[in-house]
Amino acid sequence: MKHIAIGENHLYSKAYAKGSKFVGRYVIVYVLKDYRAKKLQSAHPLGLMVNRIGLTVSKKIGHAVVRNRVKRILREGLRTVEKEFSIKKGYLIVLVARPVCAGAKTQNITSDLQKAFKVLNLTEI
RNA sequence: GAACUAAGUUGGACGGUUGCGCCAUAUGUUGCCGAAAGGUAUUAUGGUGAGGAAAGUCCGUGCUUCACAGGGCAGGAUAACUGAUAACGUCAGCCGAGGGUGACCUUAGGGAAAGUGCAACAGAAAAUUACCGCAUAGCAUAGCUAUGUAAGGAUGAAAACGCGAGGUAAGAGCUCACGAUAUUCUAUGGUAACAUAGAGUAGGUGUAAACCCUAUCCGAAGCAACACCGUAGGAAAGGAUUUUUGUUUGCCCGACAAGUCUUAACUGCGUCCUUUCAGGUGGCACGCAUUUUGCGGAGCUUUACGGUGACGUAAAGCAAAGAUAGAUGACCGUCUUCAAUGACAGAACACGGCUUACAGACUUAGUUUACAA
RNA sequence: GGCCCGUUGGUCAAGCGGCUAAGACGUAGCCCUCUCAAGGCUGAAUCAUGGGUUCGAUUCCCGUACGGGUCA
Repeated sequence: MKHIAIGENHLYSKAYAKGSKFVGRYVIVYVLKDYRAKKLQSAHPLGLMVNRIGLTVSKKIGHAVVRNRVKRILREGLRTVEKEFSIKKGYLIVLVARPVCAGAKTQNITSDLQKAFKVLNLTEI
């Protein structure tokens, strides 16, 4: 499953301001209903609802190599979580990495994300 | 064995499962997004996918746009000599100076006798100087004045070459011997800087990473450059206001008959104000032409030759990162290893250098010293 | 990615190569007062960092670190 990245800065600030939020040990997750989801669905070739994903990895966490690694790990964590549970579509999801992420492992982050999605009621039964 | 010096290499390998970017081929859809230009898709196969510094952005180039008759001023950069190079502030060799017992290392290393400035404090004086001194003469006497002098004292980072003899009223490179320095000429060696020897001359402090002078070089800005396409009037945030629809009583306020109302919050639309933001493609990944293949690119590797060396010439072979919220991941196994989970670290138009960061391992050449033989 | 600028007590900062480095606010101590305030006196600086030039560097030159600005 490919992810569409959030490009616009205002969407991030909207998510921070209005989205529901879960604070984990490694990641902070913001979720907001995507009012453009229908448009994106029609744009999608298979007509699927898609979540838009934003990754925030600030310069505090480390230099470029570390930041890239954190982004990859976050993506990998999302993938594994999506395999295990089917997640509701049509949302903006922003993942903010905390400074602990620099030395984190994939398992830590996946477990964090699982908790987050359960708490935020994004998992479909 | 110990302590070092210089130069260089490497920066894990293989396999499995599961994912990502780009390219090619086949398949597949004429749909969706957008004002338009334009963008985008499924699956399969194959190929390919981050470093020695990709970093800092300190130099030099290509490339692009603007400017440009020619010359000058201003401004900036560089500074022994000879070479290498597309070019350089880089590199090589070599000379001088300094450091180290040594291998070797460091060195912005033109001009202070073109001019200007500065040299705190101390000291008489910081560049045509005289406080104490040392002499001579006069006054007439605990000394003072004038002249000469710069050996000695004292100050300082720095005080007019060192030392001995002659010389003198006292002294002084004033003269001489020996020595040091600067500079000119000659000879020898070297392409040259320069070195060595001889002869002459000089004693005019330091500072040019102070202004400056001399010689040489430099038009300016940068891929967010620039070229082409498109030209709607957009997007977001905050505030105000009007009207209206719906949702929720979890929190807050009020009312009562206690589950309803009012209010509030959230949300959508319209209008006004303020602020912020601004489209796409190429450039851009080896290129061009093409049937093979050829040509081009300061491209890479190996070999041969030339050169002390930087490097050059020739031949053969190899060529494929090219993203744009930004691809190389994750999880395992085996092997080498003290250790690889664990060094520094992520291409963004490209190249040549410099600088800085760097775990561990390895190679080559060499020095000093101790012990043993 | 490119191009620029800065760094001086806790904060804002001045500083013509010659220091014991101005000043303001704050702060610590002391004095004054019955007490507080105001006032007075005193203290606290690796001049970001490593080299170089110079007799001497906060100042001049080079490198590094950190911070900031800017581009369409």
